[in-house]
Amino acid sequence: MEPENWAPDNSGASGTGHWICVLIQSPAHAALGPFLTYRSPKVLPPGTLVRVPLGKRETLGVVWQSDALEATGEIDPGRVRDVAGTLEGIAPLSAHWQQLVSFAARYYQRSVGEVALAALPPQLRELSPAQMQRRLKRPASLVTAKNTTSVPPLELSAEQSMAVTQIESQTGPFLLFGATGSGKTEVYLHCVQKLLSDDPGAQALIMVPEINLTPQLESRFKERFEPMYGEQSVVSLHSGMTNPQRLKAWLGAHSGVARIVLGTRMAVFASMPKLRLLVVDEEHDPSYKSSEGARYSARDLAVYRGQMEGAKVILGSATPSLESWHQSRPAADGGRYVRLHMPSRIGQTAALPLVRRVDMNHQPRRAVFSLPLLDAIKERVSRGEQCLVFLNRRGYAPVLHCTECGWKSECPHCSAFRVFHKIDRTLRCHHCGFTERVPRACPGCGNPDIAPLGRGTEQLEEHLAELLSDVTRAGSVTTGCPEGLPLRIERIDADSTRLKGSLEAQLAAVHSGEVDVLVGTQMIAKGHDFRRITLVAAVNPDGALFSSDFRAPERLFSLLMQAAGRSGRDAALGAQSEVWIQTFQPAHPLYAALKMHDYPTFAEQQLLEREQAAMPPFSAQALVRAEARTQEAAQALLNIARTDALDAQSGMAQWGEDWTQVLEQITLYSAVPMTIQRIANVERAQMLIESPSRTALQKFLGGWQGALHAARAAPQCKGVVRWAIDVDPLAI
DNA sequence: AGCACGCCGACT
DNA sequence: GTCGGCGTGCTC
Repeated sequence: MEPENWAPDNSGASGTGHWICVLIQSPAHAALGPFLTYRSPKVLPPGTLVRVPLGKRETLGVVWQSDALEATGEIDPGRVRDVAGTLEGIAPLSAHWQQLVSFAARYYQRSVGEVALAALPPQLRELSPAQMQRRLKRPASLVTAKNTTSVPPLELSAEQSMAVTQIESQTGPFLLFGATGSGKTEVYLHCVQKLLSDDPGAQALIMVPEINLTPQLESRFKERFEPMYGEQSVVSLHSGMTNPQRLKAWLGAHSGVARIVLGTRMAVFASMPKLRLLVVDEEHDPSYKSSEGARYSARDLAVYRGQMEGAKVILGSATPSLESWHQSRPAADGGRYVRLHMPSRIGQTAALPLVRRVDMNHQPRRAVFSLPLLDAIKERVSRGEQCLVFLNRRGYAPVLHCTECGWKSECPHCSAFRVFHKIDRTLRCHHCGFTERVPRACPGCGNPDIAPLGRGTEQLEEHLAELLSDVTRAGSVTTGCPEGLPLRIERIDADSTRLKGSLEAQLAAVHSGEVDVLVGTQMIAKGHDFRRITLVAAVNPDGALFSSDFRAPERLFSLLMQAAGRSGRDAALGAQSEVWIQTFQPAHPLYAALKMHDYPTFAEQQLLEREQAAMPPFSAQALVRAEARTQEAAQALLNIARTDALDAQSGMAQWGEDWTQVLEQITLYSAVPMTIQRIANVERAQMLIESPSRTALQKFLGGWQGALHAARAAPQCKGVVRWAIDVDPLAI
């Protein structure tokens, strides 16, 4: 075909209309370019939402910058189809939003189309034009500031007002390092309030790690701001909402009617035309890292977005991630964040809980509860105080085994044991969901004596009920509870809260004082404000001390610190609250730092170790994970692509002249099976890539993607299901 | 990613 | 004789 026949016409001069670039939802390695070309009768600015024909269907697309058209313009004009129409009534997405999406796609090695379309509410894709019009015509009853007086802001403590002043006078980003109970939320509220009253139209984005935490945050923000800015001024954005709710909230943010957006990690992509403040609460929380699709870190993207849009960014935590801690070291040491410290708890209970370590080496062998802990729990509950017992493992026992032949409750589909759930007498695989009734006798040898090994929350609950059977409740004037009733022990974990609303019901029972002892997983360590709990116990936290995951200590410290934060929040109880750690390593520096509530010492010690071992944040990492029918195929994909990358000759030809320089800064480890090698009959392997330079790693991954894709065609890779790159992985 | 087409096993 | 398994291939 003659070149002139298919030269792109993006001048708009011809009668055939304008050629425009459109993003659609498609993975990076589909045989589609980064975008598709369509024709439109009129110029459509980038960011416009359009409906486009694609094969036999019609799909949602986003108009993108067309400056790359000529570069990829080798397309037959006969195949260019017309845009079906625009989504009338929805303003184009802003240039800032487009830049955020482009950056995220590039950094996390995904296609722009995939990131852009995933960042939009699903109903935008599903609704027909007519439905959409109906949806838009139902206009958010326009912002009518109600006349009710707003809840007056609380008086700030000296530390809080110091933080607020600094946030107002400096650019940031800020790391708000505040103890649990130091009143970080009140600082956020003040900053938002100041922003909204100073800057008409300004918007703020507040993120929390978990859906569970949005309701209490939402009520606090609504109570404070709805009276002044109207009913639509505060919206939430998280995956627990229905699609219509999500669309409504999204439109509110996009139109600027919503001044405050609260949400989980997905909210970092909310379209907010006048975003001026971003808050990432509990910034250390691993939930901010997405683990499927584009594996983005909402915290890192929030920092990027804030800097790009000229909005302030506040990262808040009592135990910041080591990455953020490192960034907030003095500027002389390369720190880029401003660290704001709020060490004190608000209110009369200024005292932090007393941390006690129980040396389990000196306790009866196999004891679940040490005697001193048991006595302490008895004493607390008999006084009418509440206790929280924490164990990060649900079910009754992590494995069943036969005492005769050694059979264990392995999952037939995964390389993992099925967990014994006594409550419904099942064996459940926590990875693939495979569930069976517990066999009457050993499936291996017929021996009827099969026994649980290890313990989970169900067993703890049962065991505790026995141990405390001789203790009765203290009477209570406030709850009207008569004296002498048996204790109530409640378990809260993913199993007990499966049904919608049950978490709320269980929490309510704790708050009303009906519950004396609460047993649970990390679910209860996060965020919830239990006012009457005065004792928190970690029954068996040692596991993380010797984990192969270099981030395990960091997570443990944070979890225990958060659990500690659950206790002693009610000043009226007056009693000294306590945190008990049962451990075989009482002298471990992690526990020593915890006892002193000394995160900085712990962090500095961890950072020193990380620096010596050249680990993050002193190096950049990426992980490629492959899934296949056989372990060999999964590893073959990774190893073939690796060999290809290391061949500098072919690399230079394929990926450019500076490939050798890039390679010099890259370490490619060999493919290894993942910790859980097989899940749901799919074999998994991974390969770690490391570099002292983030940029070099980016360049490498960008060039290498093609090789990974090509490797799939190799005969050894037959049976490969899929593969994915995880940039800045949290677990290796 | 969808959604087709396309060639081999158990059923109305 | 069909219904349907998911293995390649295409979508501007």
